[in-house]
Amino acid sequence: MIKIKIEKPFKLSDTITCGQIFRFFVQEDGSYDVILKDRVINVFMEDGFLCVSSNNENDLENVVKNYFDLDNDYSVINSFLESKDNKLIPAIKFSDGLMMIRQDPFETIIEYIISSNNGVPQIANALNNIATRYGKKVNFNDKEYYLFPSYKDLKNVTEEELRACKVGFRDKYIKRMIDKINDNDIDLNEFYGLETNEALNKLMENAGIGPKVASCILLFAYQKYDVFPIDTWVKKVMKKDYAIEGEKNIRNFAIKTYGKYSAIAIQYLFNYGRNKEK
DNA sequence: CCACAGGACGGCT
DNA sequence: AGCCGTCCTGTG
Repeated sequence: MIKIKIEKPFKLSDTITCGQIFRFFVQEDGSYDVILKDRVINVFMEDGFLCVSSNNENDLENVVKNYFDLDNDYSVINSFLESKDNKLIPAIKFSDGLMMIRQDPFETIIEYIISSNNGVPQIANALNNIATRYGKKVNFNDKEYYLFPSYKDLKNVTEEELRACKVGFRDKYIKRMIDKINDNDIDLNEFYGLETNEALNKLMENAGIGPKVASCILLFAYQKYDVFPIDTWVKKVMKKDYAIEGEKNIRNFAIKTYGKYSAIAIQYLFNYGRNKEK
């Protein structure tokens, strides 16, 4: 096990459970097993330290720091957002320490294609089905986990087999995406360098990827914070607290108000709305 | 058994 | 360009 001294605000629990990732498992002692691209980690906070163990301890501190975005200074982002919208301040204060997890691009694309018109438990179920059938098995603390398969691992998977994993009508979207990546019609690394609107448009050329899904992919896999993923929950909040309706109006408001950190504002609002009663 | 929740698509104005 | 029925699965 390694211990990482946490110097800045960091809410481990909220960061893991706020809806960014689907493949984590709460343990009886309250710690979390989280499945990363190439390993399984167990994490918990104790006396200001992030305590991490893994089946693969190679370069573990750097891997975990990168995954939870621990070297990013969110106080800069928070100050920026505070200066733009007074109404957001309670949500910012409440969510201080919520980090944007840096996820693997391929897994994120498949995750969020599956997320469309779907609920969180179903998404997790489908992802775990895919991993169990096509991913590499990892034994960790007397448990068996499966890493999420790469696009090469999934090269020969059929739509029928995907549907059997409970992805529903999204089977063909996923299959086409896997094929395009394997055929080099899509370069997953290209999106890091594209300007956000170009990247959104390029992602949305693919069947099954609309504005919400493309925004989530760019946020969670490519760290583009000037996106604004609008789901039904966001629509409700915007109507209730800001008297704004319609996706176009919401997007215009967000970009004008929150600018380059629009996506972080949404995450804070969502986390606040979901957890403040607890 | 039915109603509903959750984004993208495609066919219709 | 905007509206709306449809796609699949799980839950109440």
